[in-house]
Amino acid sequence: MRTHYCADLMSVDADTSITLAGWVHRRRDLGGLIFLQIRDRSGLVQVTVEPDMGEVFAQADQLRSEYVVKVVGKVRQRPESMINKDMATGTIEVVASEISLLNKSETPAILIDGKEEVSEETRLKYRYLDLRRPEMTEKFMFRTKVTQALRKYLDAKGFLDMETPILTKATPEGARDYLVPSRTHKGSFFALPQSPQLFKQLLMMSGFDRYYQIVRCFRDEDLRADRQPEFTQLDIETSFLSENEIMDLMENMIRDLFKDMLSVELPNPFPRMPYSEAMETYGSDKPDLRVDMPIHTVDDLLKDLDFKVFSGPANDENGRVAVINLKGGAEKVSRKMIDEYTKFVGVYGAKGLAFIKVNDVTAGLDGLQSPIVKFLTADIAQKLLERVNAENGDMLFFGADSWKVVCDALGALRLKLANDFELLGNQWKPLWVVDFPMFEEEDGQLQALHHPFTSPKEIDPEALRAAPTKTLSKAYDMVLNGCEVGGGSVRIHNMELQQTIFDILGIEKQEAEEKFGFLLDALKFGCPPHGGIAFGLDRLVMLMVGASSIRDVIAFPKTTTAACPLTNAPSHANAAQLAELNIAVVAKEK
RNA sequence: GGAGCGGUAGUUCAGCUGGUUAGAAUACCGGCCUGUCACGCCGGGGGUCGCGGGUUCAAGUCCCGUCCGCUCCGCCA
Repeated sequence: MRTHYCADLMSVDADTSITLAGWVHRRRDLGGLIFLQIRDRSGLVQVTVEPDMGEVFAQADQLRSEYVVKVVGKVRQRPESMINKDMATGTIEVVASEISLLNKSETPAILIDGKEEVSEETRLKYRYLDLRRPEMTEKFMFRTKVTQALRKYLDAKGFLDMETPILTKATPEGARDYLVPSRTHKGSFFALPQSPQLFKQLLMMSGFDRYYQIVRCFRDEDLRADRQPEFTQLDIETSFLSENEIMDLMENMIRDLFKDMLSVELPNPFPRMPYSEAMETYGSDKPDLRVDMPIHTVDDLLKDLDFKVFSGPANDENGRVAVINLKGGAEKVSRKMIDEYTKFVGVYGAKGLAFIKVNDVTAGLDGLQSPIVKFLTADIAQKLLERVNAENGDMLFFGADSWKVVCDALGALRLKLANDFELLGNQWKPLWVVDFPMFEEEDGQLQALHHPFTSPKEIDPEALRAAPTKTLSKAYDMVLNGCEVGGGSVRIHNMELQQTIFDILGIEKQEAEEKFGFLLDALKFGCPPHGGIAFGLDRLVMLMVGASSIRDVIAFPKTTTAACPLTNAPSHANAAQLAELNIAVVAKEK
């Protein structure tokens, strides 16, 4: 039985007898002594095996890197002369009195002493070895503490931890579902939940007025550094609370978490920003407030220029001309970098990237350096410089296109500039984004921006129908350093209102009945007002440990093609399995 | 669906405008070393250059296709 971790030994008195179990990290035989570095999940410790152990080492010739051993021995201070002053470690060692070989080992396929960076491909294939690396082990010990802290907070507030089905029903809209064929109902499929959304709402109807669950969710969409097909949510729902009460409760939880885990004091309260301002000023619905580089709209200044690239979008109702100001950028940004940034914004649909180097703000047009200066007048230039607070040495970048392209391009560019010129620093900038539109138009059809169960601020059906696109919703997103860590809303608890929303979304009565008849039914039986939120636990932990990918905080993640290099999942089903499920595979992929 | 970068020894990489038998480091194996901690020294084994096709007297290198990994766009209520 385990009695000590390596790390524990630092605080153990000399001559204390201990038992250790772990891997032989390195072995060295010298002068009749055998030196083993033993590693467990907490760290490394050196074990010295003295010559008088004699026969124990009949088997020790088998001891090599990565063998699993158990050591009984005593802790002792290492001789002063033996301690390498350059290293923080190595002040104690264990003198073995007994050592047993618990298991032998192949040579590990990858180095796990952290000396060399191993490709992620190899790390994922041998994930069990990768996870032995202290760097990885620490992340998962941290993740455990995060979930403990969150549970502790919610438990103290009277939340119940309840489970919901994994084999459940496909809901339309939103992401693509992962489907599971039913054997007992041939031709029918379960869907894995994209979130427990409807179940947690039903729990509110059951009177469990405070629910939470740390729950796996599944979405069959393409992956990103911060997106996996299966991921973990901290899912929360409450009854009888207003948006403000929910947001207060939740930001308080996150504040406590950061204080306890990282000794970081987050602002109280978190700033709140309307969606419209987020888009206008940051070009994003998840603004990174660490970057103080707002997007300035300049439509009004450039309307009458004899330069169609600017005047076109400036006069177009759906167009936008805007500027960001990279402070002190005139000298730092080379011609080559401008080409790179032009290419960069091209990804977001921008057809070019106009710029102005501000050499001398007092010199009128002569103080500006840019291919587009010739289109400006001194008066317009003056107003422009004032609008963006330009000073000598600044660099202005322009976006002129449709409203969406300008937001996307400049929104992304300001983050890239901040990254390239290291303007981010070590800061934590949370906020709530609120006042989302209820609907967005896509190909002439209205879609729910959040989801169709989100309550609008306008709850009068007539007024809603009259101006759906003007309606705001009671939704809120928690954003931290430009990353959406949580999102939720107050839900609809009234059947008539829910029906109205389905109508506006063009969901037919019959379809609604089929897809979520159970919800509509439930709404008849005295549904309490309710609302909640879901946090992306992986993302939150990723941010807190400073990982650059969500994969680093998931023990067994998927690759970009949604495969697992370790198990080779997904794999083909055999003919018998398929026959039993009444499924035929049509296109046989290689 | 699209764009970019990558795939060479167990691992991390180098390999130029195509030209002898494809290299280094590390790991591994053998030997030496009486306190090692990235130990050191001597020796050794190890390659389908992702895969398929093409161009060429000649391809790791050029071209086409394809698969895999990563980043991004689309997608992600």
